[in-house]
Amino acid sequence: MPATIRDVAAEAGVSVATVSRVASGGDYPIGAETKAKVLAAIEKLNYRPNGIAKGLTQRNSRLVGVIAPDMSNPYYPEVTRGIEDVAGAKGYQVLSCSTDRDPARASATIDALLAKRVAALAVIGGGDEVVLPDRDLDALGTEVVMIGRATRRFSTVRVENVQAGHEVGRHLIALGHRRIGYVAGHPGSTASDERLRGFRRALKEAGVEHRPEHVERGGYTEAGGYDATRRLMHAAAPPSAIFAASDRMAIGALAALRDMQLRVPDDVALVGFDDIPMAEYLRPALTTVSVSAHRLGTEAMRLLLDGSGRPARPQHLRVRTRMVIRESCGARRN
Amino acid sequence: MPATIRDVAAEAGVSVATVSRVASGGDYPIGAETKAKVLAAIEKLNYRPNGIAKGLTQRNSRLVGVIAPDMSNPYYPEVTRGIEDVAGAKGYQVLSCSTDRDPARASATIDALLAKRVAALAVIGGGDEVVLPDRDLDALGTEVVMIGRATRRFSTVRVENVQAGHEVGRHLIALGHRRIGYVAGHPGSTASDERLRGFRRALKEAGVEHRPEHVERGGYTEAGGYDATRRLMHAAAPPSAIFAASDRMAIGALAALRDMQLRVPDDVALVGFDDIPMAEYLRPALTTVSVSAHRLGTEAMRLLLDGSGRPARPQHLRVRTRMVIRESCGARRN
DNA sequence: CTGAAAGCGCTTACAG
DNA sequence: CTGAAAGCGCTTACAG
Repeated sequence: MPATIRDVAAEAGVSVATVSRVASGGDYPIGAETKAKVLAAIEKLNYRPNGIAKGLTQRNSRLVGVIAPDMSNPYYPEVTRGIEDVAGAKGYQVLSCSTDRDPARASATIDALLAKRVAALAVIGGGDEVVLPDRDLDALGTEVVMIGRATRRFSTVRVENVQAGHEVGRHLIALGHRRIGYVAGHPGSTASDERLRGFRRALKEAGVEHRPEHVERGGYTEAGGYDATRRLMHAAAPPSAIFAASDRMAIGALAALRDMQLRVPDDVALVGFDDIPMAEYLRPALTTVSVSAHRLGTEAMRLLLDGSGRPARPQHLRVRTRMVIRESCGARRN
Repeated sequence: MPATIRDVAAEAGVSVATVSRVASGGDYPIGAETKAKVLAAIEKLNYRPNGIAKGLTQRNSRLVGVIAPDMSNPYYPEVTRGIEDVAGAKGYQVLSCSTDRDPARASATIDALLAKRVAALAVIGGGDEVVLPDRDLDALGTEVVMIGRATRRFSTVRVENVQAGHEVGRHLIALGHRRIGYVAGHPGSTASDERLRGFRRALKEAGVEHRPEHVERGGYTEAGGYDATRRLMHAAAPPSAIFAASDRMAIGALAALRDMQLRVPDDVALVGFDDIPMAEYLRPALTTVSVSAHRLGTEAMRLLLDGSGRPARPQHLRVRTRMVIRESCGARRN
């Protein structure tokens, strides 16, 4: 068992109050000699204050909870990494959990996190499996921020999806495309819906109608993107360009088009979303939309941990995206 | 502020001991009527026992710490996900941290984790930036497991890297290759070193010597794989096959070969490692070695949490790999 | 400058 | 079956 404050006090021949004061290192006045004795005892016993007990007395667990659909999908750990970076700098640590989009699991997780009295709680993802207890914020005992999901009740940090979708639409239209397929994400995904909305607005502005059969679900996986693309290309009037709501689905699309003997971008142009590290290393290199998942995390934590006390009202932030033109869209034909 | 046990006791008109007993739901005998009153009060006040306080009295934080180089590299979250799955099932939660391979950051993280009195600590990754305090295990106050790193002091869970490297070597040799380049990972990476060792053993057994200029560092990234491959192909006697220590580097290699007008597998055969989801969707589909990162995590946690008390001595587990033959190695030529 | 004491929110022998 | 009390390992007014 690790040494306790009492062990150190006994070793140094002082009271626990004194040990507490030197161990926590504030500017409380301590006699030089006393301090030396205590420090020596701390060193000797390798004393490390019990953070759990500290959290209890200070009524601050210094824990931030992160809840995401699935930490094995790279987007979520990257957001979490952003959270960790600012939380860590302020002496907080992150407790992260996956829900697998299962409401029962999500609710058990929320319970566990709330039981641990997390000082802040970040919910990542646009799904609706996570339901916070319907109590006023004060009774929850924690600050909440939603990343990528719309709500009035809590602060939110979101991607400029509509605008990004609009930009992709305009780009493809400018390249002469009129029939453009959309590979959507997970059912109920806010991000996918918003990207589609912006994309359609661009089409509408250009006076081109978007047919329902030009939208297929890909579920954010390579396999889903592959299948969706095949379905798209088997439509009565197959698209000349495809916009996939994620790079992973775009990779599936690339494979599907290759397998159908279709060249990218010559026969079909392709645009992804996320700008994952390997997007640049695909051949053709993938045109995509860059969004900093890490930044979503840092912004979210700043919202929660910056305030001295709870902010008067929920704040809502949007993080901008940047379209990255590479080869797969055909803009760089030469 | 959330309700405390005292609030519930007052509401129900019973002692806190009674509330504790019904709230924790054991089989301690409680009068039916009393129980009903307490349950009603819990419900009314939305009482949720404070897990921090509980941890303190029970001397078990029910927290497991996970420390990895960088949670934004997908391998680590996947291992962590495995840890989370078995930990969660036993009522534990995971506290995860990234070290960025920085010793100072690593040591601060260890301190913080130990201060939180994590019941178990998993260190992922073969780097050497993480140094546990040099005290006997008991003084550490936590169980430790290393994932992917060799040590006698703690339990370990590791991948059968040597054997996997050997298998890849044999496969490539059987396909007629004699000059095979190796794209190594991060400097000091045990995994990369072991894979190379097994690979070289296969070459040696076949009587072919492996030249030093046929090994290049790729640092586990696409960009590193790209550059390493270019260097490899500019050797005096360029290899006819390349074995990359990770799929991400293999993707970089694929791009480099394409950019050099070299066809895969016709001009150069390629094998990766990891079997990431998109390996199957590359064209040519990537031959690689499948290793379940998730499984590494579950095995590690089982080692820690299964035992009633500390195991007599550290245990050492190896997780098997499976070679997945696809197109990039040329075995499926037709 | 130092310490005794109360308290954070629980659990758990011990009595009754 | 129920409760008063001690204790988990700290912090922090309050006295001196």
